[in-house]
Amino acid sequence: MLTTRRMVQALSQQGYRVTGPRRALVRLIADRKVRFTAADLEEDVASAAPAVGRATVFRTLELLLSLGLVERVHTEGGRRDAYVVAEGLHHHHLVCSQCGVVTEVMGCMVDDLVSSLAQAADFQVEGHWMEIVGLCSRCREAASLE
Amino acid sequence: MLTTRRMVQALSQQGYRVTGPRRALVRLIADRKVRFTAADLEEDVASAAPAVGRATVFRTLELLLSLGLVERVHTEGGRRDAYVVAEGLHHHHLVCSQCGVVTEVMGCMVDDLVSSLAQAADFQVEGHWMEIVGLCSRCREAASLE
DNA sequence: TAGTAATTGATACTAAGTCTCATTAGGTTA
DNA sequence: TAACCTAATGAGACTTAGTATCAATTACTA
Repeated sequence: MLTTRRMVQALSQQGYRVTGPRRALVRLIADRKVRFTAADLEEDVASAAPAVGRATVFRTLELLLSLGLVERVHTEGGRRDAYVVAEGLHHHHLVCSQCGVVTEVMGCMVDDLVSSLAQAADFQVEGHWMEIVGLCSRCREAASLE
Repeated sequence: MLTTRRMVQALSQQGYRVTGPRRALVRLIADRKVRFTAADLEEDVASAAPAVGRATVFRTLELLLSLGLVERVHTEGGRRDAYVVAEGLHHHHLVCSQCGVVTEVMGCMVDDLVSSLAQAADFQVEGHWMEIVGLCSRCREAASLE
């Protein structure tokens, strides 16, 4: 549970209290390799830590987001918000439309592109979003066997 | 109103009826240079075409989205719940965080990058989007004068 | 170990969007 | 041009996702 520890440490280092509910939530979130929604998390909480209230689920998600420990992704037409555990600093995602698995992409090339596009349009970049949706190799194989 | 006509034509060519409410909505949407939310549109409808129901606003937005006549973009909070009129085929956006103005970027370089990233991860691309958020030159100037 | 301020759960509430269904009206055909 | 058929509509109930409030609790500090 490397990620759990990392997240708990980050909380404490930033001056946030490491409480029971936060521990429970971090444990449920950490090491997810697949995108998850707030609703997914609520469901897990209901069985694994039923004493934790709904509001706390949202509050904690918001907190982890603000600390950069999780990131939002947008899939399936953009309707629903999902989250993924953020591994490194800034990065981009390949999200499988079938199984939801998230693959990280190192940002360097993307960042270069972003700054050159912005420069051309005389734009001062504050941030950028990029997401690629498709089929991962496993789902592709599985589909071809049917 | 070039855009209005283009949108109405697209509806009709795809076999959708060109109704009063759809005309009214297209008129309110077309030629917006700034991103808008469903709520913005609802507000405009309330004053410009009060007979048009709320459900129709959402239905029409969904339809235009599916025809590729509008596209989703992000708002500040990180939710992807705003829209812009789609000018060309596929493209990417620079969105000003201050005034909401949207600048289009031709896709070629982005597309190349996407396919090379996907290839590296053995991913079969179904779609992608990219969005850059920042300050446009006008807002930057305005800010520096304060 | 006590003090205190952050955090919490419960719950009421709001915002955003969807669903249902009886009615209306666009486009087509005669 | 009228009549027909079915897509599209408005009203409003409903669902879902997230927020606000507030008294009670609890993690950290000294």
